[in-house]
Amino acid sequence: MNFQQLRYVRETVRRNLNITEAANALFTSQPGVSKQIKELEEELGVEIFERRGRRFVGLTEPGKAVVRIVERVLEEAENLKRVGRDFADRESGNLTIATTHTQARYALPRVVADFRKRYPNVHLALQQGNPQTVAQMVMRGEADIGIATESLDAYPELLALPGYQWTHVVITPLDHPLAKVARLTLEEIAKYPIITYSPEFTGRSHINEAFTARGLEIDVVLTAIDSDVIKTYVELGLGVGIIAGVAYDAARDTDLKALDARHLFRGNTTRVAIKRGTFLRGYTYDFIEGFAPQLTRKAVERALAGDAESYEL
Amino acid sequence: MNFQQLRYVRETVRRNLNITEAANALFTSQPGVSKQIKELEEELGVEIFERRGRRFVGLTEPGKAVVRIVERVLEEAENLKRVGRDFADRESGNLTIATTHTQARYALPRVVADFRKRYPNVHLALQQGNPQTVAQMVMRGEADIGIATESLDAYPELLALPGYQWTHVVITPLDHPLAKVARLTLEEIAKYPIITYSPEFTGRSHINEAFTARGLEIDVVLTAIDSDVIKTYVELGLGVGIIAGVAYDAARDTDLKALDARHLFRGNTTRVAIKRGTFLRGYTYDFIEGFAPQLTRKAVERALAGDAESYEL
DNA sequence: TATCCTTACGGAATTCGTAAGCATG
DNA sequence: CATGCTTACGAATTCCGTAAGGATA
Repeated sequence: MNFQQLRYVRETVRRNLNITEAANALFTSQPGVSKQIKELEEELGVEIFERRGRRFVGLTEPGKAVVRIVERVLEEAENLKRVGRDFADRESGNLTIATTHTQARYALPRVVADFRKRYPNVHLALQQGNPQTVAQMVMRGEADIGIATESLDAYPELLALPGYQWTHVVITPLDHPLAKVARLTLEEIAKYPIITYSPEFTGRSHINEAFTARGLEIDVVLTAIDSDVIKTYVELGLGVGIIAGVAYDAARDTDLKALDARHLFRGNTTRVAIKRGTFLRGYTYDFIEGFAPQLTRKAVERALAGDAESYEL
Repeated sequence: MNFQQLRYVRETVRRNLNITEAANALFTSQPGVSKQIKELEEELGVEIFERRGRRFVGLTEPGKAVVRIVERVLEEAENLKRVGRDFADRESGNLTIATTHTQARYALPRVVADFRKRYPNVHLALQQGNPQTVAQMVMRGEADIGIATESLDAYPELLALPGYQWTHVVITPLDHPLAKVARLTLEEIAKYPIITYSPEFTGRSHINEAFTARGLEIDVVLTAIDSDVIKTYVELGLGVGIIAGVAYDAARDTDLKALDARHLFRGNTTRVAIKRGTFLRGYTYDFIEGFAPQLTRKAVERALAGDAESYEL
């Protein structure tokens, strides 16, 4: 058994059981992959792939178990290399952050700027997506950390640490009747067409909850994944907007008024997700702490160790 | 990077950083080990071992991280082989159970007998030890499962599932004054010398708790790890015994009287421990279920998946 | 001086790519 | 007949053991 064999198996599974594609992806010859897989099967004493004639059509029962473990072995092997890179050169490498629009646009710029100053030789990549995509990118190892408000804590493979709390604000054009109400209520808001986030995004669930809990029907005329789009349409008078508080900037959004809605909607927690069992590079801890000061290296490590072993030699 | 290198590193650590011993243990040449370790260090770009001249004197900082991950990789690799063996031949193999005297003597015989009938070709091994040893044997992979009443749930690396509940009984010679008391109390018991388990064993902690909670001093004249020893000395009139209910057998212990003490001491839970992340062979699940019927394969797998991934292909 | 790691070197084993073969849709 | 896995074989690489060298306690 060797790592090459395991890599071949993993890649073949990822490429829909097509050995030829796997071989191409790994820049090697197809017969080599075929042979190595066969040898692994012989060594383990089980067939991993179900064959119809000479074609792979699925995984056998033991194959499923094997593949699951193979993934883990290769992950740990990847961790080993990361340890090496981390200690060999703490100042350079890659850091990929999967996040949503709102975070990338409003919460992260300051953090990223500080990080760049501290680690000019780390190549930063921001990957945008909806919260589910963010979670998947982290789980697949395509991103080192994920930052989003929804759904990150729904996966046992991920550790989702609370980063910061925020509430929604209601935004209106300057002369809107809602802007003159003494104390904002859900009933008042429900009278107007509403523009807000797409269902899977940025605390949208808490918005719906609040209205339905009061038995109020709302008329959502437009949804976007993007606070800027929402603001644009509110400025045009299409309705009142409900967006994340962080996304309103009094200095720049001079055509809009923001109404405090803290008492109307449940607070939201934006979380940082990392994949359990992954070795994090030193600068990754620093990035996380830059984003949420209470998430120090110690704190993150303690959370990670929650279910892992923590022995010293 | 290959498995051989990782094995060499692990063995060297286990043999107190002595490459020569590691080479002997793995039936290979010492220069081979030396070279492979060096090559791994080069590939990872860090020194794993701290050297004074040509001698290994410790692990470097990165070395500690590396060793921890190496252990995990090799464990998973071992799991892969187990999968193979399990599917290739579900009826034979090894099963090592680490447990305490009381369990081995009173709770397990029936389970073991049934198991032997069902799996005549599985080689069973019972390893006896105190609860801490039991836990360690499971953690080190020297035993597949551990069964004990104390301390198994103190290790995050282990999953400790509740097997069965039991309470203590007080045993006395037939003509002992305590045997005539209408309703047994702690105060009554405390009047006599007591013979019971060693501190680290079989629910002993609950015994002490009960007396000290009442402010009672007890005179423990003799402790043993072994219910049979305790019974012997009680028969000799050295004192009253406090043992696990399961350890009293009315049919055989005709010289002793057992007094219900359910209302005096906290109940105890005997647990089955398995190491997280280990692949369990089919018959291991069957053994566990034989021991505690509620711990079906499904139930155990669900508990194991509690923090691991559980995806299907 | 005994222990223990490193270096050097040659033979053995493994890996890998090319070319050809064969089964499926 | 195009796609895709297997078999065969030779070249290149890697692995591993023996022998010798050097450093520490």
